[in-house]
Amino acid sequence: MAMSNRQVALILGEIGALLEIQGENPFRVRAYARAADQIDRLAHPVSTLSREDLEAIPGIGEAIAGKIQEIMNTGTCAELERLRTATPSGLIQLLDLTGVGPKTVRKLWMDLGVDGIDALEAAARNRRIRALKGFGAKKEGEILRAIAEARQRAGRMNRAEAERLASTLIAAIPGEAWVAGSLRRGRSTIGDIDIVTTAPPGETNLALRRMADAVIDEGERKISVMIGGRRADIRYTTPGECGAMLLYLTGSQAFNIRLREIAGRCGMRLNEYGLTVRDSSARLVFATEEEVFAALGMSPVPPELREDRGEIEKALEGHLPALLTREEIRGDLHVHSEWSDGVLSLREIAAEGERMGYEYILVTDHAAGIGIAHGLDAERLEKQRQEIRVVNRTASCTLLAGVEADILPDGRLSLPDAALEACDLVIASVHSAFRQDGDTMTRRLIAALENEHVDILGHPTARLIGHRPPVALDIARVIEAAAETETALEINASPVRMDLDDIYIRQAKERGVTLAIGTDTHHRPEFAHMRYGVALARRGWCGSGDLLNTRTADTLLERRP
DNA sequence: GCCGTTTTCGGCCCGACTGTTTTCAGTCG
Repeated sequence: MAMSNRQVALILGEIGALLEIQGENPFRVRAYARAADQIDRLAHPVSTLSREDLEAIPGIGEAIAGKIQEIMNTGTCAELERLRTATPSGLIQLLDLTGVGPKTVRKLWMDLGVDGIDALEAAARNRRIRALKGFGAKKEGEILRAIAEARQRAGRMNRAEAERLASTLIAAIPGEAWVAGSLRRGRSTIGDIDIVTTAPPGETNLALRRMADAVIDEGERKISVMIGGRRADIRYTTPGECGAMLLYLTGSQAFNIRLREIAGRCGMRLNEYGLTVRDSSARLVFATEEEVFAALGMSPVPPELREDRGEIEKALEGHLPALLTREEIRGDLHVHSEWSDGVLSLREIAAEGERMGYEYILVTDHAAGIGIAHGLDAERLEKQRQEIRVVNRTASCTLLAGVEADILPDGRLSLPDAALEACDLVIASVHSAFRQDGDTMTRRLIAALENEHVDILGHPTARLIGHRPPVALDIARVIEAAAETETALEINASPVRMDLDDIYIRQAKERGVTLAIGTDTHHRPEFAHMRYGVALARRGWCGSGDLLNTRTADTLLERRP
């Protein structure tokens, strides 16, 4: 079995971390971290790439391409084995401690023989760290706190959690404040909360200090706090300089680095306060991000695209794609009613669709099959269709009669073809046997795609953020099958699913596959999750033409033979 | 280690804050 991209990325990351602890050239360290990141986000299995393909990836050159091939062939590489012999492996996790970096780890290891987190804790408790040159009692306390924090650290937040936390913070800030960071970029999961504000620093620091569990650092220009086990960074700015600050704090980091390089090539220096002309030291400030982009000779890059995945080149050429907008969405393509495991009646769903400004909603209750409560068999599906016709007589938002059928472990569906054929549109999804090996799961999904009655593959990887990992899958083969069978792939907008991931959405779009946003609503407030799906589609570079949701109901129904 | 319409060698984004310092190194985003 070939190594997965994730496995190769982890090894490259380990080499980078060990080099860093060894005190290697920081740029060499960064090269490994960047290469690991690139491999991790490839849509194709790295095992299918030639030497040439590898070296064509930005940030991967001759040396690292060679190491990747060595890793693919042997499961490791000579450089890694050399580093592992020279460096205790327990040191790597010390790098994850807040306030502990490579220089600190190296000193603790060389001077105190610390080889892991337990040894570090013992050294701190025995007050041996404060004796080191350049260290003190405060640093020792900081390390103990960092160890405690790391042991109870939660994973990344889903978007709904992150939005709630951001709202709490913004409500406490005495002035105007805006969300930045990965939350603003529309990412599926959020590590920390970033906020830009024009509120007065002194007063705001006091307010945030009161509500925070701990203050990481605090000054006239920023405050960083821990709240509910999460980190929040707040940066202060003025209305006149807000553009550069919002740009900086929105990131991504890779995007910022590229932008600053571009400024450098124009003879300018870009920071979070504005642009400085190198020769004259003249300072330019910007009230909006658009003005910063204009000064750099670029089209404004939407936050969802700011990942250094080709958008910068497009913006310099003035050829950024027109991205999907919420206003272009005509309907929700995945909603459950009280007929299966939802709570809303069909009439309530139609009313909610009207309130959302939708032309239609695709009702997709679970089909009877594996143990989902109240799944519909062919007979109840027919009864539901009759009731949908009744509701549609008076509703301005049309209900489409769909179903969410299970893809059984062998790739067959949980409803007979005749029952599927009677539906307006059919979603097919995996709800069982999540642990099949990659090849079996891939063939299972492709079998479902090849069923002529299936219109949409629901939540393709079946992941639940924080609860269940994505199924093993050769996503490139699934995308290829979706293209060949002209089946849509779902963008599931539930904040715990966010499935597909943005890189695969983009891969699918580029292969000509249509995407379908569904909220997977079971309760009324979940209709609002559509915005997460739109953000995800935008992160996948989708325009209105790439989505089923932007088509009229009549056009959708034409998909049926 | 990567990379190049100013370079195949010499750069590699830029600034805030803290702790242990008498001017700065380390960490972080």
